[in-house]
Amino acid sequence: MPELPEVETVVRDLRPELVGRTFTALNVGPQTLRKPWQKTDTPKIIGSTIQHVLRRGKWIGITLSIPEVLLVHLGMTGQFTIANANATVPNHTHFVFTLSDARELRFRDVRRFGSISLLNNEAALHAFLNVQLGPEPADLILKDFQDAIRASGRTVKAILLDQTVVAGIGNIYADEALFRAGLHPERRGTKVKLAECEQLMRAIQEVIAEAIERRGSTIRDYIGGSGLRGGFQHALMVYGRTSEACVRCGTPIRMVRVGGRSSHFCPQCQKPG
DNA sequence: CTGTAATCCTGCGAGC
DNA sequence: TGCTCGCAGGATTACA
Repeated sequence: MPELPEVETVVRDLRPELVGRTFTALNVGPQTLRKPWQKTDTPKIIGSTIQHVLRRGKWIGITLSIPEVLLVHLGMTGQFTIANANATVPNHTHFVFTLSDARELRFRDVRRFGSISLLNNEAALHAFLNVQLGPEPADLILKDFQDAIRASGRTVKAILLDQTVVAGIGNIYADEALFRAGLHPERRGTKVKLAECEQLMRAIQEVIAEAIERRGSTIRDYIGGSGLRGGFQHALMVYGRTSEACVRCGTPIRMVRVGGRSSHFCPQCQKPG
């Protein structure tokens, strides 16, 4: 999926186009997403005006002039874009929201791992997000992060993918952060030193910030809210670079499966410890 | 507490 | 050209 930097890019693209606009119509396709959309929700949102577009982790929240709130997840292949109403609607488009300026907000998702649902109110949104998610990378507190890592016997790779430890990291940025911190993906949390936790936290914060600056990584399907691709894929140092030379030492990058996910690392720069 | 595998889906590239 | 296989940015669940 789009991970934090990609979702942030979508939100930044959509926000100025959506805030203040009103939904004048909504068409929902027949195929279900991860969370089924209730038909009774459609008339609720028609006529409502968009107030805020926010991101938490990989989730998008859209608050409206009614109590209900839209909650969106892009899954693996979700695309959430603004388009002119006369532009061709691509296949796998499951939601088309018509806006008061005669443009459309479209949700396209080939693999249908994403979701759009309506929550009763903003309190329910924040309750949901706070249960599902740990802190944003930028808000990490070193002591808490160290405690979370070192209390777990899981691999650091699995810990980084755990959204309750830190929100928004996925497979790409987990691998990139571990490379920057010099940590082997299969290192156990209990075996990570305090100073290494600090390096890892900084690595996460840096790689996420840099990726946001470059509008995220377009590896396959990802596009921003304006339809533009990302550029950070060119700055990736290990992800998708199996067998290529490590940018730091020249050793071929290796790929192993950790916790069912492919993990890319430099066997020279990232020691198991 | 762990890890592993399966599940939800479609599409694409590699290899034969 | 066409087939099968494996793999893909996520998250959840069942089971060992």
